[in-house]
Amino acid sequence: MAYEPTEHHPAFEEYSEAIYELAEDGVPVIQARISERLDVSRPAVSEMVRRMEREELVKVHESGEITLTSEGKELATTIVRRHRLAERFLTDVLGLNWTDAHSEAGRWEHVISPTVEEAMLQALGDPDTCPHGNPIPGSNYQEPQNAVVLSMIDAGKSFTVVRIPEELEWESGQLEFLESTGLMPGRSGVVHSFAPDGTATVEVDDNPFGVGGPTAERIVVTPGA
Amino acid sequence: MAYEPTEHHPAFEEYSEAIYELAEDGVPVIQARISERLDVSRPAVSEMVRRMEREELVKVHESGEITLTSEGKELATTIVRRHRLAERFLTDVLGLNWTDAHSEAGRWEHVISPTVEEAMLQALGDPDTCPHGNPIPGSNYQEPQNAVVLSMIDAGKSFTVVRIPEELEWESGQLEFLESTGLMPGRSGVVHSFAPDGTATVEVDDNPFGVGGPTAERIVVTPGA
DNA sequence: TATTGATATTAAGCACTCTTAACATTATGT
DNA sequence: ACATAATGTTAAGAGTGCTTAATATCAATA
Repeated sequence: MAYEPTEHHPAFEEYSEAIYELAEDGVPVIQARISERLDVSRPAVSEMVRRMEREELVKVHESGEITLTSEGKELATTIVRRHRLAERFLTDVLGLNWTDAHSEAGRWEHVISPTVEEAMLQALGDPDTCPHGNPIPGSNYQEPQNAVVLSMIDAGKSFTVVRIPEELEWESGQLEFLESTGLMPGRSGVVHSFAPDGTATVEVDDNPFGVGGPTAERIVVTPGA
Repeated sequence: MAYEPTEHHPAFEEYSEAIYELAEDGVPVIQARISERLDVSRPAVSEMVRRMEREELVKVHESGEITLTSEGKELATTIVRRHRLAERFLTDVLGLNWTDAHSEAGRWEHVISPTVEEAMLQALGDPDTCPHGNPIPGSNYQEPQNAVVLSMIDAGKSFTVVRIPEELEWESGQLEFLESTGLMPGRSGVVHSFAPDGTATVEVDDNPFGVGGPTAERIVVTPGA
């Protein structure tokens, strides 16, 4: 065997990844959030967290807050890196759409070897982000200084999409919607207005459409076209 | 989810594949062979075969011979197709060597979706075989009429490699050896001699080397350069 | 203050896949 | 025909990761 099958269980990989991405999204990392993100029961999370603590992948603080140890962080960044690299590869090389690429990458992340990772990086020319704009750990990506969320853009002003946080990728139909409207990293649009409930009406490619409040509060953009 | 996670357990996939390939290699398909090929205990195979029979994936004959049902065959060909397609992709597109491609494909075969399969076929231009020359199920591959095993070639005569059966890919170091000597599908060589124990001395690319008897009895070639 | 809501844990159990040890059966060869 | 080898099965058990039901804890709020 050229590739030593991971010494960490697939479940450990999933949980580490979830913890990493919750933190990345600014969500408090507690068991209840992991339970929701992974769609498993709370007792299952409770048990896994205990095991991961025993294996020194995570540390549970008195507050209940969960953080990755250095070993856990290494595992997490490896999985996240493979996930985002795979997404990039699947869209750019194989022509998959966002939705298919996302779910496929969710499985690929667990089977990609260092050799393949290297080959993909090479083939893609060391990309900085996944197709949704999220940084590939290990790349030299720098978030623009003036990045804000879409809901912070004043009505009438233009914006340029920076990234769609992982949290949104999880919502069923969301990626399909965003891709179809063209609300993608690098693309620009204009905010027309905000409804009282926070819903934004934006225009991209001469196409106006509504973006729900919670969604608008998460999409990262820079002001200006 | 665009891709319905397989309704068959990974173990069923592994076992179906093993059964398919044993038959392809002309090895009698009995539990003991599966046990060896998958490197699991015989009781484990006994239990899995019982379960696969219950699920109507295989039929166990009075003789102990195991055959795939039509449903089992469909599962097996799907996995084998994905495995060989992945190998082709990994060598041709990502530049992996035979050994790495083989072990990587052993994991990829379980996570590739129909969408990606389609995209890979497209990218590769509907290949007929894996890098080792074995047919990709569903392609219109036809084994040459005059195909024989290497050990059937008379000393002094030339030959052209057709394929390296799956059975050999399993032997540790074998793929590395074959690739390094250039004993690959499409390449030609000359048989110098046979030792009493069946070991063949062949020459490929002006490089003479020995090929063990059992190996020579499995490599499929056609006579002539 | 008493209730509600969110959170975590314990307990019991299940599905899957594997192991070793022991035994039973079948084939083969001399 | 009998010993040996090969093959298959039973039994007991383990690890992983999940479930539901019930319980415990704690904070916020009516």
